[in-house]
Amino acid sequence: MIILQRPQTSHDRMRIFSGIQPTGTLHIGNYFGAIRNWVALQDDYDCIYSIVDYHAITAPFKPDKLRRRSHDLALDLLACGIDPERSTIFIQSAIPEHAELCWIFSAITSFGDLSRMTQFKEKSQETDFISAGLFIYPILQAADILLYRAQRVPVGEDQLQHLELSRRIARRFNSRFGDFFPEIEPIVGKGARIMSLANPSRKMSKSDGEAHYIGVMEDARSIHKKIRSAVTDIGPTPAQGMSEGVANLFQILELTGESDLYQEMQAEFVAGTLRYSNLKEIVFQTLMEVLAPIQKQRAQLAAEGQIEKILSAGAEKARVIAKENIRTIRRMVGLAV
RNA sequence: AGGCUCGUAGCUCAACUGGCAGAGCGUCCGACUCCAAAUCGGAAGGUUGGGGGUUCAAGUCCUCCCGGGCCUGCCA
Repeated sequence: MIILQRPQTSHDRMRIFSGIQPTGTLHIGNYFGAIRNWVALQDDYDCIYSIVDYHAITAPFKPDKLRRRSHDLALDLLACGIDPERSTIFIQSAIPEHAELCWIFSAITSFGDLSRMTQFKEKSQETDFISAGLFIYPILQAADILLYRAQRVPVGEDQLQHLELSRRIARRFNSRFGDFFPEIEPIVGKGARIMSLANPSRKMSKSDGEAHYIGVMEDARSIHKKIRSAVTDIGPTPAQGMSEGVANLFQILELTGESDLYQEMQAEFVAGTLRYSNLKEIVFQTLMEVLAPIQKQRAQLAAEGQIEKILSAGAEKARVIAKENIRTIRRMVGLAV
């Protein structure tokens, strides 16, 4: 029987795990697509959020940059509203149990399953050095989630296949060694996919280049310039619908929550009187209203210099759970205890 | 462990028997445009993976090192 009641204490709240790689800076696609959801989920779930540096090293990287980016990203996340009092936030490699559970899971995951992962097939074509870690990556993801026995995982569409593998791994473990892991369910975001400004047929991504994305912490002048040079079209053509680029600008406007402005602009588009230069200016203004407070908060957090402390406190909370679970897992599997 | 092969601009690649390091795409600036895109005009961009050597002259030849790919062998 399911009791339809908001869980009151952290004890009976469902647990969420989600991770983000410390590669480059946060862009507004990350923010509206994932991080803003993370922030909202804190109200109803026991959230564990991790900066997944073990994942980041599966692609070419530089050691000094990696550590700095992990810390920078932590500041970004806190600035966006992740609350270390309510949630657990830490750097993945502070808890080596992630790697250990990954290894254990690798023993019950088939080569064939991994070979079928479309993300591996795509990513392995982009780089000349294909690390074994890149191939094993989905197993580490399963370990991340299941190490904390999380029941819910906020993910994008593109991660559903990996999540399905996590479920298979959990089931296989449970049937071979005894019930331990819960069934994982995805929480799929509202599909707020922001497209590239310079090429609106592609998803916004850092790897396409500077002109393609807007950084959450980027300065206003630079953002203004990028929005102004966003691809549009020859002019409003209500009959034929909206071009991808213009739709993308509207998408951003909608995500900022300024629904009045959004309606107004939509009406102008339908009437065929919309000036894109005007739309761009409004998108810029409203977007900055969202970003400016985050940027301000970020500056303040950086000045306070407490990030190390916050991260180690987060790691401590995570460690308690991880250690306890890994002990049980070791016992179940027959490893040294 | 051995054999073969590759490494040139941010990316994809070119450069003859050794003879001034180049193109396309991307980037930046300008024109055009309500703003952009496309197009046109202009510009920047390099320790040719690294060290040593041969030569009047090395991206090119020799040598060692680093890295990638393919093949064979050995151990577990």
